[in-house]
Amino acid sequence: MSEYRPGYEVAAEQVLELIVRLGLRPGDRLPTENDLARQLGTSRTVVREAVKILSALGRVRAQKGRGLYVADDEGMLGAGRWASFFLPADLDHVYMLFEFRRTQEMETSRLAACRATPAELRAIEEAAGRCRRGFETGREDLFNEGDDAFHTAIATASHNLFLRVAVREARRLQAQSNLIGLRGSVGGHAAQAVEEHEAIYQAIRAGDPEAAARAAALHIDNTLDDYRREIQQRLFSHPAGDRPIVSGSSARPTL
Amino acid sequence: MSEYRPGYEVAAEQVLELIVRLGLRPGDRLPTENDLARQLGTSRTVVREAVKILSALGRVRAQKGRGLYVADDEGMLGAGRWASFFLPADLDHVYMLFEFRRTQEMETSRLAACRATPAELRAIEEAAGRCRRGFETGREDLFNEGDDAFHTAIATASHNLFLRVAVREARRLQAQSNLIGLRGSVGGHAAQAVEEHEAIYQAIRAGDPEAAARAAALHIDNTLDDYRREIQQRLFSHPAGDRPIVSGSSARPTL
DNA sequence: ACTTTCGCATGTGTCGTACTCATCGGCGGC
DNA sequence: GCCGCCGATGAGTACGACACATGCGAAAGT
Repeated sequence: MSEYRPGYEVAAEQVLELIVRLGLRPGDRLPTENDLARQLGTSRTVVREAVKILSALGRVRAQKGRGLYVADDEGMLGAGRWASFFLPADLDHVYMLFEFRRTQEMETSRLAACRATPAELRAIEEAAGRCRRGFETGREDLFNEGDDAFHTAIATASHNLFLRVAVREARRLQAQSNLIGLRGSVGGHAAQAVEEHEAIYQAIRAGDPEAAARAAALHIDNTLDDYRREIQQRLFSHPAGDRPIVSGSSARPTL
Repeated sequence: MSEYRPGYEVAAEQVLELIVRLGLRPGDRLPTENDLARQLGTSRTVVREAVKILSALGRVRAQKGRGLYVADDEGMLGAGRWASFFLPADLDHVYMLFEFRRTQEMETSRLAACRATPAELRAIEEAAGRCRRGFETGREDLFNEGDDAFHTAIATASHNLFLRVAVREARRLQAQSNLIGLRGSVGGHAAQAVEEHEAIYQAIRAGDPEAAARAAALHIDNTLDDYRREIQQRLFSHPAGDRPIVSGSSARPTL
């Protein structure tokens, strides 16, 4: 039996213990790799592999030429590690992703309506304005940037780190799937999206959680409809058999 | 500026790409470290550090004397083991985490009520039973294992990959904070928890989404209350100034 | 003929060393 | 007083060697 345990694994634990024992706070610098190796009675190789693990987990940040640092909150949401890699192999994945976004954005909107500070409200409004300007001037990049900033600002105003990460990751994944071939947003739905943003913003400003959640849900649902239409077109324009991304597996109770 | 990017980081991505390109499935073996080094045109050192990152992310599993394998979903359990040292820098983090779990588990319960197959229902019931047995026999490990299996089974029955990941991550983080000092669950709330599990299960079985969501929310809320009580005790038993984990920063609109 | 054991091949884990290169701070020249 | 060079620090990369876990097949023992 023996249950072998690699050294870099115990080293990783020891480094974390060390952080606690030294009372290091996020942003603080920890000993150099060589020092750690000496203190832990092991080689630099092992220390380095331990550090890689800790950095992957978002506990430690390494900077070439500077040193090792205890990761701050933002480091925790960096490196997108839920999502680390994912390509929608199946149309179901796209639906799941929308469903996920719907859940997260409903909740962030709800919370934002309760908790947004004046400054955060202004940030949301400002982002919505940028998005609208992007649409009116036909500048797609500005529209997308504003759209992203809008939802991010709401997530920030929810004052929940984890929800913010969830929203960010979901949007990142969706952007990724956009690149695969599904493009939406600036199509026919764009004008509508601008109005929906306004509705969400007003509900949050008014401090009405449920209205904000409803408005957010509607926004996501309409965006999904947009995608659906585009997928229909795709399926239609493709001769059967040469099918695109879709592998269509289990028919499921809809979304 | 230049935005320097370490080689082990790109190597990690390349390995993931390779897994996709080769169509490797969980449990499959991937090339040896030396082969990878040759294929990626780099050194074994870099490959090893990349592999450590991927193993920390739960995508790859390394076994001494055997080789590297694509992680099966349970490979994640290994990650939780040595991540056991994690301290929520702030009490707010704990609250946020509960709030996050509440959102995710409400939604998974809601969806499970709509979508659970008979087999999944049985899995949920079975896990709940194990948890109850763990409580009745006073075996804490069995209780925790059953509790985890219960929530995981519901997440699976929601048929949404992303929500499942969210639930898993949230529970993992919470487990980590438990080890620091905040211990809950098997305390006074355990008996209640068993009943709440039953209520959730019944609502899902009955196919009543909103009842399931309400039951799940209640469960989380009660668990949080349990934590609150324990934290109170902690604060009380510690002389002021020698403060424990809590660094208490911004008072915020409650949860 | 069956089982046990031994040894070898494979492949990850660990160590040491030498070097590249980004970063920072100080010293000297303009 | 400002700019730029320059050396020190410390992470990133590479290579080579060996330790040690694992699996498998062949040889030895019953």
